[in-house]
Amino acid sequence: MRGSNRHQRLDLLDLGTTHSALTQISDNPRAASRPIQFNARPSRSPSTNPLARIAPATSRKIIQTCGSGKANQAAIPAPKDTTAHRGSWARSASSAAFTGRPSRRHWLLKFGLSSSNGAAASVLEALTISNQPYERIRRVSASTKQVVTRFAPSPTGFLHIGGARTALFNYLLARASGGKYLVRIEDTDKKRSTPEAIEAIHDGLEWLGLLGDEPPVFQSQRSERHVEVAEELLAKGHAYRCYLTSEELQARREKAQAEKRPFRINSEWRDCTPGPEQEGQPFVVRLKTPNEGETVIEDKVQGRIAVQNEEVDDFILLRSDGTPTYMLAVVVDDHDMGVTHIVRGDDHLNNAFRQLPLIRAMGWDEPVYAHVPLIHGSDGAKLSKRHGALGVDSYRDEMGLLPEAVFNYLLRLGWGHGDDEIISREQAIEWFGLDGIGKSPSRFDMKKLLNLNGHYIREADDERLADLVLDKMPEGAVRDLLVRAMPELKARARDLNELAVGAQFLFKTRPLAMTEKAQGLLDADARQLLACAHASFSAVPDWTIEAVEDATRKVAEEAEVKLGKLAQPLRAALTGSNTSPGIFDVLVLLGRDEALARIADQMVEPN
RNA sequence: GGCCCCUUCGUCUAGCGGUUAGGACGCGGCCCUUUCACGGCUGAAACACGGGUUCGAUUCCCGUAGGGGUCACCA
Repeated sequence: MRGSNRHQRLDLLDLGTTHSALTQISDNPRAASRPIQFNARPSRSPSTNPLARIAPATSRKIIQTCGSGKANQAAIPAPKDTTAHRGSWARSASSAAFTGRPSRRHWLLKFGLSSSNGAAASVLEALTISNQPYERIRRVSASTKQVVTRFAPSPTGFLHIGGARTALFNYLLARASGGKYLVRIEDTDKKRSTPEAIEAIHDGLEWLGLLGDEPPVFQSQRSERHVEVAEELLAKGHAYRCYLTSEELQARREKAQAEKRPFRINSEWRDCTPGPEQEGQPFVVRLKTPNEGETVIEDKVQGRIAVQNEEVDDFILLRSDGTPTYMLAVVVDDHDMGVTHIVRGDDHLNNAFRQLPLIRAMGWDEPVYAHVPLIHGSDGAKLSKRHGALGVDSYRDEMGLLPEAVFNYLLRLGWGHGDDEIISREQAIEWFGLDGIGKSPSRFDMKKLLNLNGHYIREADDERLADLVLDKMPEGAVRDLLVRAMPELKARARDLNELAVGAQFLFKTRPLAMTEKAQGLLDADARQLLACAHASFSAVPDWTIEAVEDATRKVAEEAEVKLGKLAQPLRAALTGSNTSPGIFDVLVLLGRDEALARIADQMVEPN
C-alpha cells in the first residue's frame, strides 16, 4: 500500500499544473532560492484546475518553496522535452509517474500554494526515486482527513456490470489514497429489496475482490436516525409539513403538461403553518430548497455543472407513513459514515443537486462528487436486462470468466492510463485517479473482455484452472491429468468453457466418437499410416515427448509423407477431433496404453 | 417537452493549440507451424457538422445534428 494516511488527495493541483511547475523549475537554476513564477493554463476542464479557480489570471506565483534546508533539491532534472513523453504522464489521483528518462538523483520538492478561496493550502510533494525507471509525483495535503468512499447498491436485482464498475472505482479511489472503502445496501424499499439480491451482490463483490473494508451498512436499519435528521430539519425551519396529496400533485402535473408548462412542485405549505383543520391529516415532510440563484457542483468527472435552484423542487424527506426516502437516507448515511468522495453513475447527477441543499441545511461537509458515465450495450442502447446486463455471476458461471479479467476490463471501460491495457490490481491501485475517467458513455464489448480473459487464463495457475474446469467436465475426469494437460490446454482457450471443451479428449471413452471433420481425416491411406504408427509406437522404450516425436517423424519419413499427413489422422484417432494440442503432447498426456488403443481403434488391421 | 451531460477508427481509448492523430480489441494479409490457438510482422479503419478565437485548431468558445441521463410518497 503506497498511500499512508498522511497522503490525502485534495486535487488542488492537477498534473498539467504540476508539469508546468516542474518544467519551469528545472529551467530555472535559481529556483531553489526564490519564489517561482510559472504559467499554468486551465487544462481540459477549467474547474479542475485550481489555479484557474483561484484567480482568472493564467500566471500564478508559487508562494514559496519550502525545502526545509534541502534547497538544492529543488533543482530537478525534470524532463524538458515533454513531447518525448507523449502519453506517458500518468494521471493518477495520488501518484503520477512518467516514463522516459530515468532520474539521476534523488530530489524532493515541496512547495506551498496559497489558496485564496479559503481551502487549506496544499502541499505538493514531488519526488523521484533514484534508479527507478520512472519518477513519481505525489500530492500530499497538509490535512490528514482520510478519503472514504462507498458503493451503495440497491438490492433489487443482481450485481450488474455497471454496478461492479462503480464499486471498482470506489475501491480503487480509496486504495489509491490510503483511504477506506465501504459498502452500503440501500434497502429502504422493502417491497423491491430481496435477500437473494443482497446475497448476489455480496457474492459478486467477493468474487471481484471488492467487498468493503467494513461489514456493509444496511440502510433500512438506520431509519430512526433518518427520521431524527428530518425532525431536526423541521425544527430548524429547513423543512416543512406538506399536506398535498399525491393525487392532487398528479392532477397539477397533468394540467401543467396539458398546458405545456414545465411542472414544478410548488407547495403552498412551504410558508404557511398548518391550521386546526390539518389536524390528523396525512402529510409528507419536504425540504425547503432555495428558489433563487444557482447551485454549482465541481464534479471530478463532469466538471463544473451549474443548475438553477428554481429547477430543484422541494423533495420529500419523510413519506406520509413517516418512513424516510432514499434522498434523505443517502445524505444522512454518507455523512454518518464519513464519506468524503461520492463516486456513482451519472444517472445520479441530478440527485446531487437535491442532496446538496440538504447537506447545507444540516451544515455538514460537502463531499467530492464524481459522476461516472453509464455503460451501454454493444448497440449503444442503455444496458438493461434484455441488453447484456447480466449479473456478475453469469460472467463467472456461464461465460467462464476469471475475476481478474473482469476487473481489468471494467477498469479500462471508461478509464484510461496512456496506452496501458493489461493492468494488474496492484498497478491499478497505483495508477487510478478520478481524472482518468472519461466523460462519455462507453459500450460493453464482449470480444475485448474475452481477449483479456484469454490473457489471464494463460497467466493463471494450472491447479487453479483445473479446479475451475473440473466442474464443467464429465464424470470421471481426473484432476491430476487435467493439471498436467493445462499448460497446453490454456494456450487455446479464451474462457473456462473453451478450456473444458479442449480438455474433453482426455477423458473420452473408447471407441471415440468422431466429429465430421475427424471422420474425414481418416481415409484408407490414413488408416494405413496409423497402423505403421501403431507398430512404431509399440516399440518406443520410454513414452516421453522426445521419444514419441522421434518415432512419429520416422514413420512419416518412411512412408514418404509430410508430418502433417500423419499428424492429422493421429489427432483424429486420439482425440476424435481435428483440433487439439500438439500431437506429441496428446500422445504423452494420454499415456502409452490409451494412445495405442485409440490408434488401434481407427487403423486398418495389419495383415 | 423542461433541465443536465456527452460526441477521436466498428468498439475501448491516448491526445491538454503546431503529431505522418498513437495503442488495444475486432477485421484482412504475411510469418511461425502437425491442427487449433499463442506469438511476431503488416494493412484497412477516426477527430459528427457549421461558425468563430488564433499565425495555426482534434484540442478553446458558440451553434446545429445525433446520443444519453433525469424529471415519483423508486432507489
